[in-house]
Amino acid sequence: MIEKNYQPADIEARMSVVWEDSLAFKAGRPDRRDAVPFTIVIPPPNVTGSLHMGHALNNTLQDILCRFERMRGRDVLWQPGTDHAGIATQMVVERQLMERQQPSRREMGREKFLERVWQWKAESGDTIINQLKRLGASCDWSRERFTMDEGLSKAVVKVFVELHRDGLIYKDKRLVNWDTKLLTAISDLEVQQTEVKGSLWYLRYPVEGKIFSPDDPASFIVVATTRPETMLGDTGVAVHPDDERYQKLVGKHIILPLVGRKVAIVADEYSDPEKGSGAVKVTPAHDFNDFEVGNRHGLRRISVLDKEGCLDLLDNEDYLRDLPEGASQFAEEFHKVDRFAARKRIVERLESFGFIERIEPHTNMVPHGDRSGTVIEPYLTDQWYVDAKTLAKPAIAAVRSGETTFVPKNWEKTYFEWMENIQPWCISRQLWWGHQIPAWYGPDGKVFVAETEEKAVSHALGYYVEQEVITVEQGREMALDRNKREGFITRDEDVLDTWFSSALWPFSTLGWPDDTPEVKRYYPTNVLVTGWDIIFFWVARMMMMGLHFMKEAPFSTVYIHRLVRDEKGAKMSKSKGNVIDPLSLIDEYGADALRFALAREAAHTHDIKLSSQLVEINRNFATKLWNACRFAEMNDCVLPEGFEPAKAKEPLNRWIAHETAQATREVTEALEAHTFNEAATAMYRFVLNVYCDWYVELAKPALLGVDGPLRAETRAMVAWARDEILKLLHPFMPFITEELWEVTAKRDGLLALAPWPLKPAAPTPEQLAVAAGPTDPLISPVLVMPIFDHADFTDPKAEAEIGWVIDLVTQIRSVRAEMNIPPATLTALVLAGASAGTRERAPRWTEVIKRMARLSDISFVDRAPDGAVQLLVRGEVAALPLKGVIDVAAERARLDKEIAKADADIKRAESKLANEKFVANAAEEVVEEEREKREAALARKAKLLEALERLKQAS
RNA sequence: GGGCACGUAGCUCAGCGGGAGAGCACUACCUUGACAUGGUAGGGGUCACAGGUUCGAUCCCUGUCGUGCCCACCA
Repeated sequence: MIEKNYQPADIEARMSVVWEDSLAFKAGRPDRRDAVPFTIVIPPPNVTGSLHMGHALNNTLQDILCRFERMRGRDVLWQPGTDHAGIATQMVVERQLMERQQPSRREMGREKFLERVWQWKAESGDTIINQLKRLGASCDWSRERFTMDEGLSKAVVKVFVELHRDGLIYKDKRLVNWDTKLLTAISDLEVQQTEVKGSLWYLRYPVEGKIFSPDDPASFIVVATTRPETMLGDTGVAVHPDDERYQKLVGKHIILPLVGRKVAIVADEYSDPEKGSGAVKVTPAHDFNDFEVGNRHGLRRISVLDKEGCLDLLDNEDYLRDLPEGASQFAEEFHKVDRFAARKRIVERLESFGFIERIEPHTNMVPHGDRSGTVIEPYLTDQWYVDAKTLAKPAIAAVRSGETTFVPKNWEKTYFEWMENIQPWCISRQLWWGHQIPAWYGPDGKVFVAETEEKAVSHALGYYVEQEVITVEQGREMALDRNKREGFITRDEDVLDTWFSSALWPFSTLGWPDDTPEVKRYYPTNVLVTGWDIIFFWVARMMMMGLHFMKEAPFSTVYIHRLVRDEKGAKMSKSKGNVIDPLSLIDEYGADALRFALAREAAHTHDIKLSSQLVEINRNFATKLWNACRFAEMNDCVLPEGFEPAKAKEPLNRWIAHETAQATREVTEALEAHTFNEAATAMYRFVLNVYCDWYVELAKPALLGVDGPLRAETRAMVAWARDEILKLLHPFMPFITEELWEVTAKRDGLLALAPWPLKPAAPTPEQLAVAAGPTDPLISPVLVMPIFDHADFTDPKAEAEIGWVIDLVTQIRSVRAEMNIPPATLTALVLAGASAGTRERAPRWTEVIKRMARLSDISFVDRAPDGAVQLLVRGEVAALPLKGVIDVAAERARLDKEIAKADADIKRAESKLANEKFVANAAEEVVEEEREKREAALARKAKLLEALERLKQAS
C-alpha cells in the first residue's frame, strides 16, 4: 500500500539501502558482462569539502545519464572519488591548528603535520561521499578512489618520471606567480586579475653626467610606474627605437635615484611611445614583461623582495653589487620593510628629492591569489614546469578531428583559444600536502629523477663514485644507510600541483599504470560532465595527459553545464551569505525535487537561478505523481502477465499508448542529445497534462463501472502507462520512482535495472569489441526487452476520438466559465448535425463528458435549437440550450469575436496564396498546409455565421 | 585590447525560418469519489532597436544600444 502522504525523507533513506544492498550500481555486474560499457568519471570533489549547489547540479546530470544508460542495458561505470586538494586542505588544517592554539605546521614539522592531515581526511573525508549518496548518485561506490591513494600516487610518479625523461618536464629559473602569504608558487590559472584603484607615479631618473635639476628636463628621463618600490631592482630603462624624443639617450645611462646604481637606457619595441612618458623602467626580477626585455638586452636581474614580500637588501649580493659608497645605509634603513609600506616610504623619499614629476590616479589589473586573496608577486625562483605547448598539440587535434566533442559546441572555441596560447605549466608547490616530487639532489645540485628513492639514490651514488666525489666504499655505506647520506643526497621538498594528479583521473582510477581489465574495458570514458570554470584547470589537462599516455582522448563528449546562482543571479559565496545548501533543500523537499528542478533548468544558455520556491514546485510535481499512483492502486490497477498494450481495444487505452509512445521518444531523444531540460519538461508535461489531467479522468467511468472487458483493459492500461512513467522518470527522480515501482507496481527487480521503454540503437562494431563476450550485444539475458515498441506505435484514429472529447470538454468548460454558469448548474448538450463518426463515438463518452463538463444530458438533433450557445468542436456544432440563462448580447459578442478570428485566418492564408512567389518558392507541403488552413477557416466562419443567425432569430 | 553569451508575458526562463510557449505571480470560480503539496477557466507580449537576406524573420546576416562572463603583460 502506498502511504497517504509523500514523505521523501523516509523513501530516500530506505531506497539508498536497497540500492546499496543489491549492488545495483556495480560496474561489471555478471548480468552485464556482454553489454557495452558506459563510463563517466566523477569530477572528484575536495576530500574535505561538502556538497554545494554546483556539485548538486553536476552530479544530478551525471546520474541522469548513468541511470538512463544503465536502463538501456549498458554496463555502467560511474567512477567516484575525491581529490586531495593540496592548498585548500593544507589551509583548512593549518587554520584548525591555529584555532585550537596547537603548534603550527612548521613547529610540528613535515611528518607530524602530514599525519595530522591524514587524520583530518579520515575524520571528514566521507562527508561529501555520503552527501552525494543522499543526492542519489549511482556511482560504483566500491571503486571509490582518492588522488593520494597508493595506486594513484604510483601513476603520478610514473607520469612525472616519464615526462621528465622525455624532456616534457623540466626545472627552470624564471618568474613565477608567487603567493607571499602561502609562500608557494602557483600557476597562471590560480591567479585572478582584479581591478584595483591606485596611482601612476612619474619618476625622474637623472641622466648620467648631467647635473640633476627638477627644472631642467634635459637632466633626467621620466618613467611611469604603478609599482615605485620595485625601482630598487631596476636594471634598465627602455625606450622605443623609433621614438625621436629619446634616440640620443639610447646607449647612455641613468643613475637610479636613492640607490645610485648605473642603469643602461636601451631601445626596445616593448616600450610604447603612447603610454606614460614613452620611457619605461625595466625590473627584470619583478615583472614578466621586464623579464623578457631584460633577456633581450642582457640586463641583470635583481630581486629586491623576499618570499614574504618584504624588501630584502642587506646581504643581497645582487643588490649591493656595483653600488657607490654610502648606498648600504639606505639598504639598512629599508631592509625587511613590507612591499606596501616600502612603496609609501620610497615615494616620500623620492618626492623629497624632486624625483617625482607627478602622480596620477590610475586603475589597473592587479594579480591576486585565488586561495589567499593576497597580491601575487612575480618572483624569481627555481620551479618545475610541464612543457604544455608540446602536450597541447595532440589535445587540440583530438577536438579538431571530432574524437572529442564539446556540448554545447561553442566551448570548443574557448578550449582552442587557451590551448593554442598555452604557457609552461608550473607544477611545483612549496607545500607539504600532496605528491612529493620524485627528484633527488646531489651536493652539486645535480638532479636525479626516479620512481623510487632507492633507484634515484643508486643512480646518484653511482654517478658521484664515477666522478670520484666519493669512494666506492662511501657510496656503499650511503646506499645502505639513510642517515649516512643525509645532507649528501636530499629529496626535493616540493609537492605537485593538485591538478597534476587530477589530470590522470580518467585512467589512474582504473588502475593504470598496471594493465588492468578495467583500463581496457572502461577507457576511454564516454562523457565528462563539468562546469565551464574548470575547462582549463582540468579538462584541458586530462586531454593532454590522456592522449600522451593512453594514446586516446579520455572522453568522447565533454558536456559543459552552467553555474548555479542565487535567485537574483548573484554568484553564491560565503561572504555574500547567499549560499543555498543543497542538503537543506533535500531535507525540506527531497532529493528528487531538487534533482528535477535542476534538470528542468539545465539549458545551455543561462546560469541557473535557484530558489527554494523552484524546488518546491518540483516537489509538488512529485506529490502529484505519488497521488496518481495511489489512484491507480485504489482502483486495483495491476499489470496482468503478458499484457500487450498494442493490442488494446478501447480507444482511450489506445490513445494513452499513443501518447506514451510519443513521450518516450521525446525523452529518449532529448537524453541522447544531452538536452536535460527538454527531457525533463517533456516528462513534466506528459505526467501532468496527459496522464493526470486527461487519461486518469477519462478512465474513471470505466474503472468505477461494471466489471467487464472495458474495466479490465483500462485497469491494465492505467498500470502499464504508470509503469512506463516510472521508468521514464527514474533517471531524474530515482527515489520516488523506485519506491513506487516496488510498492505499487510490485514488479520483480529494481527499477534502476529495469529496461528502458525504448530499445536503443544497435551497438557499433567498436562498441561490441569492448563488450566482453561474443553473445548478444547490448542486452544481457536477464533484461527482458519491452513488449511494446514505442518507436513505431501511433494511432491517429484514437487520437481523433480522444482529441474530440478533450476539445469538447475544454470548450464547454471555457464557455461556462465565461458565462458565469455555476458548477452546480447542469446544462444539456445538443450535438447538432453530427457526423456519423461523432454519432458512433459519442455514446462511449456520454458519462465522462457529463461529469467533466457538468452536463445533465447529451442528445442529437439536426439543427441547433434557437437561443443556444453554439460551439464549434472539430468542425461540428455542439450547442448548450441556455435560452433565458445566457446574455444574448454577450453571446453575440463572443461569436463576433470568433468570426473575426476566422476572418483573420482566412485573410492571412489567402494573402499568402495570392502571392505568386509564395506558391512558387515555398515548400509544397507548406503551401498545401496553407490551403487547408484556408478551407478550415472558411468552414468555421460559415458555421459561426449560421450560429449567429440562429441567435438573432431567437432574440 | 581579444573572445563568448544573453536582451521573448509582471518575474524566472524555454522555443527558433511558415499562426507567440511553460512555471511562478495575478483574476474569477470550485472542499467533484488520487491529489488544496489540488482542480477549472481567464487576463497579459510590435519576441531590445535599426537595416538586410527571404515568398515569408522572434528565429539567419550586419549594425546600434543594454546586460553578464572569460582571457590578456600594458608602464
